[in-house]
Amino acid sequence: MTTPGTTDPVASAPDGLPAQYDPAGTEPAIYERWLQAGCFTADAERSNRVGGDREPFTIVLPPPNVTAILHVGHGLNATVQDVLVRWARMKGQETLWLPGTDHAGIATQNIVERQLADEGITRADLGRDKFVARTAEFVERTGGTILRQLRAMGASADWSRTAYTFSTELSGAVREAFVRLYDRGLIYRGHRVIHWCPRCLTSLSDEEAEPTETNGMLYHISYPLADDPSRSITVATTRPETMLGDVAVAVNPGDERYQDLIGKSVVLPILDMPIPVVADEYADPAFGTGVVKITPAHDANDFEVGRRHDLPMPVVIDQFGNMGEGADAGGRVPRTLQGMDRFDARKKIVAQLEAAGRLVKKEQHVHNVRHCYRCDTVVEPRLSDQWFVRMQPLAEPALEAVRSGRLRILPERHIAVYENWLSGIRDWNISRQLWWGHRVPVWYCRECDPPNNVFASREDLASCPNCGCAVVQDEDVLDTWFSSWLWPISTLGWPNESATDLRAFYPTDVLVTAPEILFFWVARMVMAGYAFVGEAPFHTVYLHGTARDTQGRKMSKSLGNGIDPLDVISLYGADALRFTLVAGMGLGADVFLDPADLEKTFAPGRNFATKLWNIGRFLLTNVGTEAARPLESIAPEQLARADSWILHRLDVAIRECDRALGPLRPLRGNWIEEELGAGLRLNDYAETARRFVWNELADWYLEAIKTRLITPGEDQQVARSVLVHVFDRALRLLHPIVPFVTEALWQKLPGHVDGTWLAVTAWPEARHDAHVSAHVGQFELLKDIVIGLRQVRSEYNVPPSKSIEAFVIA
RNA sequence: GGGCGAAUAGCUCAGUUGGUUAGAGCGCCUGCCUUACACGCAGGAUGUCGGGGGUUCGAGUCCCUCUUCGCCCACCA
Repeated sequence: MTTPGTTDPVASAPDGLPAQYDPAGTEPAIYERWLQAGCFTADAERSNRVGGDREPFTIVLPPPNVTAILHVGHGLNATVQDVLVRWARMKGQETLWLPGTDHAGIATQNIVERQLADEGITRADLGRDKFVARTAEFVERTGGTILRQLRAMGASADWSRTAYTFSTELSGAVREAFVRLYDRGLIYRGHRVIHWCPRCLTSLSDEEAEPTETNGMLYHISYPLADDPSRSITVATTRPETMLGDVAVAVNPGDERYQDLIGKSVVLPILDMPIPVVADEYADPAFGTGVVKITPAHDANDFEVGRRHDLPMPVVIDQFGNMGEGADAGGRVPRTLQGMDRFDARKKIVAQLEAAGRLVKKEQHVHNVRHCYRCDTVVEPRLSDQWFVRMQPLAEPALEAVRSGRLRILPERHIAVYENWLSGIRDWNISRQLWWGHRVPVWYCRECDPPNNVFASREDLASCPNCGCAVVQDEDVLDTWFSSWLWPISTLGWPNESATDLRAFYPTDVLVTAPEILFFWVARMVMAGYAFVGEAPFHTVYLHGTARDTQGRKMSKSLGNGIDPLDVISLYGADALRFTLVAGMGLGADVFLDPADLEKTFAPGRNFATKLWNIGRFLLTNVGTEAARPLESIAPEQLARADSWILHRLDVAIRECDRALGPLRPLRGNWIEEELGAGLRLNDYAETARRFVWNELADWYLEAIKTRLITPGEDQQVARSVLVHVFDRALRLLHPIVPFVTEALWQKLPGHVDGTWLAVTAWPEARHDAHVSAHVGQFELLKDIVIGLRQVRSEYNVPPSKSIEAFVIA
């Protein structure tokens, strides 16, 4: 017998199992063996799409950001995928789970900048090249840790294909995508109001600027008429400081109250500057006074109004969020305000208005203020030059994919959200004023005249293709999601369209992720799939819930309420972690975990792994290590009632597990109505398998055959045969959820062949219907009688030690 | 302002097309260290399925309405 700590789970001819399962001493060794055996390495040649003999099944791992090590939320994500992948593998699919990491542009840059700040320096001190080198170093470390964590969780990913969004290969894909879209006229340089983070000093996409409901003030300010100071009109604003950039006030063209004012001028308070009254549909007569001030450089809507009326667009807030003379400001920012923080300036301007008698009133006002999704700073709408992707043409096929059933999203309620976003889609700002990321592959010639001085190029340009003069590359980098949206194609070899992996494994099958990146990532991947390869990247999107603490708060590093998967693994094992997560997770439902009580939280998984272990011990001590007779060699009439019953229950369990997991893919290309919501009920699958093993196999069958197992003779062999068969199938059924303990036990099953692995063994089939006989009903009856007896015993306080004489039914 | 979702045992949640005594885990109570397992075994308690109305032979399950939470989207300054 081996002792804990030195357990070799794969040792041949063991004479028993340690009394206590030791996951920490067992799991790493098993994982190592799987790797050595190449269990997780996909063979592209075997995909039937390139002439092989198997259906491919592919999942690409949503690449974790390299900013931090994983928390239990990632564990949830990885577990779901690993369950599906292991299941598919056992079902004989050529299975590829492609792992990797994301360079996470803005997020990573922020972290490294913070590190630098601790050292008292800034990125400017370091310079671009050194800063990028330093960040790459940081990423190297964190990325490695993340991949180790995934392995500890048992992730059966194909590490030989590990990808990274900022690798040379994937950077090539990014350039290719950019240039193709540019050539198709779908990428353009735009001068418009974008979301600007004054902390990160970069623009953000609409999705990266998160609206937060805020209690603010609505200030009503009166602007006197230029030609009749006795009259005035009142505008309402939540941001008085932007009035320095006002170039007009707008009224609705149909608003009778202001017909006579259209075309006249009003005087902008503080600056004492005349600005026109324009008529524009944007002004809503029903809101406030029906008059709206127009600040084109600091409000996206005002920008549109400004464009329609050909108004100037003075920028009065600088990149740091301070009041300042930007483009076209023309002396609009008074000296006393210059350089002042925008919120301080707001107070000061309000005070000035009050003093001048221009502040009519102020009232509480709840409105949405957008914050940077990486540093939470209030975002400043700001006029600037950025690169955009024209999204509408890309969105069409992505919408059609869902409508036609090519793509399904689970839970189905997210479909409406997806469609809604895509049908109202706005252009995507993809340039970031950062250093960490893919540099915009555009070069400018100083000599040539616009528009012939701009070149998007796959290769670095040294000189102007037109005149041969020196060129300079755009300083900006691309939004990190511009590399992520290519993930399913770039990791498989695109843009090399003849890449074996791409042909063998694309389109992939299921995408597993959290709903919060449905727009950031999922929808855009669908668009990229169609735009670059002409096919959706997957047929199923599975959106799982969020890991929360007992107060319902999302687990996060900043709140300090996270759970490190490695802590759970070292205490109770990866299986305990996985089982608990899977069992506790309804489709799309959040999972609640208590970081303060890991033992209680993960007890379901730990207890179940232990139960399995003990069944294994029972089996080994009672059956020994000699191979049992194959079940096929047992004649049906040799089976006892209990045998028939457990074989029947096994079939039921297999069928229920299959149904809970659902079809691997749509049976006929597209999903049909009846298939749309089918499958991926991992908790149902876990519960069914648990019930079978615990409440049927252990509680009844094992108890029923104890005597037969120790009574030499023909019937002993039958019981052994059935027991070994059923436990073998139970281990197969459970392997995707609890891979380690099932593999450890399977390796010791009587008759196990050295060098074979449960991880790549066939998924069980329900095929013992022949055994469904009168036996099954008889055993059920027996069960009921036993339960009844126990109830009576308990009711009348009959001690367990007292037996009932000569009560024989069987 | 639109859209969506959720309210079921003390807690976290299952309950697919409406059909026999509403389930699981954890917790709780009682009795058991019965040589696989006390991370266990046996037995047990607990739900007017958010409120109200309706459809139906029959509703946790369908319809209406109200209440309370949550999420997403939106240019109402």
